Amino acid sequence: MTSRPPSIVWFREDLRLADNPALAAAVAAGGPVVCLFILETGIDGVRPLGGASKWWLDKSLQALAGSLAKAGGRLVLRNGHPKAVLFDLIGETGASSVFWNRRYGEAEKNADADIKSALKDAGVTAQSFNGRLLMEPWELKTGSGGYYRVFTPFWRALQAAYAPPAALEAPKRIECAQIENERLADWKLHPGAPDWSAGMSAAWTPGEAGAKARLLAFLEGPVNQYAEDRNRPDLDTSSSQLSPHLRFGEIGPAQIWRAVKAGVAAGRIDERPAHVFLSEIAWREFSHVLLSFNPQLAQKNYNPNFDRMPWRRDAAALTAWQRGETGYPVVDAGMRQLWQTGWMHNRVRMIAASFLTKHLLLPWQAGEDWFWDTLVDADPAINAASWQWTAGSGADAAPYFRVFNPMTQGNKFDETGGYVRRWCPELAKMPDKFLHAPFEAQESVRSKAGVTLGLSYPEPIVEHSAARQRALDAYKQTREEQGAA
DNA sequence: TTTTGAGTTGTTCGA
DNA sequence: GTCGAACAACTCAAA
Repeated sequence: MTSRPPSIVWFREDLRLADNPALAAAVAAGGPVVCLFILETGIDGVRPLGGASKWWLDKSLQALAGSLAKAGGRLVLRNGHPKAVLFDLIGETGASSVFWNRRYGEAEKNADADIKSALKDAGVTAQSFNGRLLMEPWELKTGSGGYYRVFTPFWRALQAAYAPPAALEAPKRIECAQIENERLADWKLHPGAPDWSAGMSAAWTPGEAGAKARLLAFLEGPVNQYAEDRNRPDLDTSSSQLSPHLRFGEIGPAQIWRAVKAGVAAGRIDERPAHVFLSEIAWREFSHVLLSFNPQLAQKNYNPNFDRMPWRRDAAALTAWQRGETGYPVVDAGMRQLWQTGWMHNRVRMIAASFLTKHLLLPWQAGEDWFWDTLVDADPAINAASWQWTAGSGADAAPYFRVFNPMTQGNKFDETGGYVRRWCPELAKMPDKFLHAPFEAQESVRSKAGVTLGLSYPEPIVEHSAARQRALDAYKQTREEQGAA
């Protein structure tokens, strides 16, 4: 009997065993499997993970190591430049092949291409797969051969073209080689003193099992309310909350797609909410297309007209926004939810982002940066595309005059007030009528609710209609200068 | 090549 | 309170 050489599976943004094409290929190769995660250093242009993402990665790697151990395998941890790490490991183990699932950032793509060709030159098989998207960004093209720049046609084309491949089961047994390992704790991904992660631990279960449980719970019932409730931040089940799991690949979009379609086929899930929910998955895909063809999406205006936008610089206003002290309850509630749990309801993200870019007239990059650091689901494609969309500089741009009114939005989408009361408890006793605009209440109403503006809760840092007008003028002026230029 | 229809998420004002 | 109009013009996708 001949023993086959080991294969290396390089885990990156695909921290799961089920439906993982790279892992399946390595197992199918027949020899021992070296399951590797690299804490990467030394690649130019790779953006370091934010704090919240590091926290998540730490827990997700623990979970992955646990499931591998259950299958008789082992997660190998190494840090360094991935090319050096891979060649070291090939030397140690005699591996003859390396498998991974693709990623789509510019620096990462270039690094992977370089590594692939170096491996091939060295006589090592290197094969990459799609484990992260429904379709590769370059697969869906418009009639004239370009990539889609508008969501709706993209979504139509995706529905017409996409059929999920057969699901890949998680390997039951993974034969693995014994090799030296680094300790995850030494990577210090978990925050040190102060440890700010208690709210996150309470809110999340990182890892493949947590992802699966979240999906099943959502498809069990809440999904049928999705079309009506998805804009309700006061309801815990109004969204799937799968975003961080998707971000780290603890679940893949194809698994979600299959599960939703199966639910519809079995009559458990209604067509309409299923369609609306999957369209959100498609937005994720669309963001990846945009990033793939616009590597600078997180830095540069997609629409160059916005290079003329007269953004302000105002460190105090930025800090107030970050801390949830703008004096506009729905904005502050969102920013505090973000700080405490690493996540914010999508509707509130739009309101908070609109407030930063329009009311405060601060550059969208400042908000993108903050979200990158504080969101557990911070995704290079989605975060950048969404911020640009809100600012108006993105693909499929919003009309410049769309400025969210934080009071109207609060009354409309947090109609019970449950969201603001939860995250801004100092306002809990304000009557519904003034909950989203405490500054409009009479002094006596506030004092009865125990609210003193400027003391227990901030005065509004800008006056809504003046700030709105300032933003409209700035946007209009930007366009006119463009026309005249 | 030209034309046509359409485009996630809103607000305000005045009748 | 409700409703329609105005707030712009441009780019994209496809026929």
